[in-house]
Amino acid sequence: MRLLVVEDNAQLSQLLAKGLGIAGYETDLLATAAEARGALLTTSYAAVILDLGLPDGDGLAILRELRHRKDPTPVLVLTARGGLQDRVNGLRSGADDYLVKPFALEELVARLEAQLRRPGQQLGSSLHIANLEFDLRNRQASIDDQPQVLSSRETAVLELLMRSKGRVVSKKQVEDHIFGLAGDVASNAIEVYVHRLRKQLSDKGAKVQIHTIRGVGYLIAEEKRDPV
Amino acid sequence: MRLLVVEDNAQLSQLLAKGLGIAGYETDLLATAAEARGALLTTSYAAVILDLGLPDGDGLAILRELRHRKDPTPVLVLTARGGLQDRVNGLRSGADDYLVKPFALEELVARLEAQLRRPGQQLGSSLHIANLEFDLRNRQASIDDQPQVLSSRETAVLELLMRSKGRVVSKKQVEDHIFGLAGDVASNAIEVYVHRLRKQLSDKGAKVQIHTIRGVGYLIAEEKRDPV
DNA sequence: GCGCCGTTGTAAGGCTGCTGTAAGCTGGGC
DNA sequence: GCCCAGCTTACAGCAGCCTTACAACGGCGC
Repeated sequence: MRLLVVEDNAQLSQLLAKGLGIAGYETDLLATAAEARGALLTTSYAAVILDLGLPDGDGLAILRELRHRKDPTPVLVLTARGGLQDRVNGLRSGADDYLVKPFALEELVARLEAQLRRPGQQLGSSLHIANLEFDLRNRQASIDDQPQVLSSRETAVLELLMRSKGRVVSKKQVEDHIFGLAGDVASNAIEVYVHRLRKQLSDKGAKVQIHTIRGVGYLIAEEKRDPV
Repeated sequence: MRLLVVEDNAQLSQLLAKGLGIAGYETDLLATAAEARGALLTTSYAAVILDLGLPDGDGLAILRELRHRKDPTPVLVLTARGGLQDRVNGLRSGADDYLVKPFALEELVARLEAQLRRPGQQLGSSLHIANLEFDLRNRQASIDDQPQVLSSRETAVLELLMRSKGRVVSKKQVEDHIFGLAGDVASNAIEVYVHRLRKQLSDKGAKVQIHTIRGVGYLIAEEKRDPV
């Protein structure tokens, strides 16, 4: 899962990146409103952690723009503005949660995960398709209850596909999920990862198929043999 | 929108009911864990406001049961237990938000509405005919809850037919829907797409028929076998 | 420091399956 | 019977995807 952290205090953002990393998230760090705007227009994140006091503009404005274009990405506002009106204001502007500095990293992660589990997904548990299981908390795939060894890229692709069970995932989304802002891929990298993941899954006996929908993306589903 | 408030302090729950009423919500007030359990099993609420310190049991247990049976109803925990571990604990148990008493009614409403605006439970965004489902948001067809792989043209035709459920769709409309303004089709392309879609649907076991109304267009409907 | 090995990103070429077209077929209506 | 709308099948073109190979990189043991 890739998160965007918009925070101009370098020390704090480093701390956040580290803490979130331990919790199992990749993060893109940005320090200005302008950068954040650009990133949010071109990249899709699992969630955004947004500071309001940015050097070149108000974080709330970014949030409002995001919601104005119906972007449902969860946004957790993180700020020193702790007054009641500030909190109400932030929430009314479309924030999903509002946390006042100083805060405990543990609470941030807990609140973040409360947001990430939103689309009906269960608590930090695991997702199943046929005999394939993916443990969201430990980012660990198992087949027939046998834990599998996958490279980190393979795991990342599988995680996204599993979280998007029943939906098609575009190549762009995979790219964002894996590379985030560092998204300089001058090649068919995604295709290669999918290929490697498919090979792993079929070698290990997973009764699961990653379908290609040409020009659209990928879809993971239970393996169906045509019952001729 | 109907909310459930579980709170044993009568004065506070009256206050909540009043405040939420002004904000435009109906509320059911319950004061015990036992009552809450029953209500949550039989009634579906837009959201639940849950106190933890109940006379006959722990609110967190109710929350865990709710999540255990995959009930996605937003739950906002409202309690005097304000410690960090309490908050983290509550959120990890499946709460969507955690508010510590004393609190401002205004913030409660703002946080509540942040939860209610979640897109998570938009069930109205998919159309059903027999065992065929079409998710408008993701443009994804499913048969018996199994996501189906369709080409983008097939999906486009199905989308239009499903959106026009109960009405006849003319060939011209299909053409416009697929090609837009660039509508240069010097062939029977539409007929071919419909044919391919019919084949897909019947191969995959959809209990649905695309009827032809000569000289008019197409109509999708539940499959009716002639009871000979 | 050095070699080993798995992972990662790139590149090139082959292949698949979608697409639109056309041609022949079917069946209803007159 | 005849006509015409729609059905079915076949096929070539092509973009998108798959597959394979390879070199660079980094971690690890020694």
